[in-house]
Amino acid sequence: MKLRKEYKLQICPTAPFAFDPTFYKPDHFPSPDTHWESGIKFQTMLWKGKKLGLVIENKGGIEKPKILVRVFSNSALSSSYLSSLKQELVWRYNLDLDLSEFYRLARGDKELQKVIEKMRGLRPAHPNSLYEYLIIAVVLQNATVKRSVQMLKNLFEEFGTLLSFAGKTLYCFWPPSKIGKVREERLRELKLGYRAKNIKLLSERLAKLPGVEQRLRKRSRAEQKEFLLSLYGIGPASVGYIMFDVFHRWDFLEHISPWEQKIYTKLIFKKDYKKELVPVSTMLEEFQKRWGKYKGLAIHYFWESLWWDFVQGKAEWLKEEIRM
DNA sequence: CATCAGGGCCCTG
DNA sequence: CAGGGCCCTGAT
Repeated sequence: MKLRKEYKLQICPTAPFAFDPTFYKPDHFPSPDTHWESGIKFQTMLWKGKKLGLVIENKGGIEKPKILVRVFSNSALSSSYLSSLKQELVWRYNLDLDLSEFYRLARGDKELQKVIEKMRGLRPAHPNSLYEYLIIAVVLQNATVKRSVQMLKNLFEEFGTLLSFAGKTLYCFWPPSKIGKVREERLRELKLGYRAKNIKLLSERLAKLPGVEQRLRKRSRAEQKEFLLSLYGIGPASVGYIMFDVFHRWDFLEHISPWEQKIYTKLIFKKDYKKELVPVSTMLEEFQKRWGKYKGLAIHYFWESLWWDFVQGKAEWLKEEIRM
């Protein structure tokens, strides 16, 4: 589907703002609904039932941030629709985040301070909706990255829509209702294995709860967590990612999986993870003590810094731990 | 060829 | 609360 209508939005994020590390997370596996180049991000978005193509461009600097969003659609978009879209982008990419308190507290922590200097203006961000993130979380479970990429690709080819805009062609996510109606066997043909059941049940449940993401944003941390855990196929590991990325709980860090434990042993505790692993309980206590309500955010800074090193060839040791 | 574990989660005992 | 089973794939 070629998107011919074009609209423009301008957004001025809070300063300091770093475009590339906010719009490109090298640790998120490649997904055929987004494409990044330095200073420019292409993505699709299913927003209020309309399939959009977005081109997000950096038009400012770290201290004077400015973003231009070109919105492509095949139907006319009202100004109220566009302003709701703008609000949603500000939310998903945390463009109004005030980092000053976090940076101030970090002054007492040399290691964190170093990372912040390098990644200044970085903010957590995730392009997808809650439902879309749940799908991603399920294909991540108990699989290597390569297999996760394959499963998501199969889902897009079966249920997504190809959108062409601004010289790019990317898949757009489907609404939950589209899979809610499908038989589990059809999903199994997409090599999802036992995850087929989870994806079907998640889609059915979310299809029955329109607007649930917006409502949950206003709920407490405990209520959000409880809802997520009530979803079939969503457990502590997935909840950890979603509480941080989707609900922006910068303090949330309750679960560390074995591969993450290895990496933190080296990255934060400066120990050889092949000789000894720092216990998860020790890690959680230490993070709480050092960074308190910003512990998730602090880890995000360390983590993204490491991954940017990795994509620039400066952290080769990571390669054998991530099994791309 | 067979076997096994992988960026979990559910269910059972 | 520990442990088995689950789909599929690639590594050994």
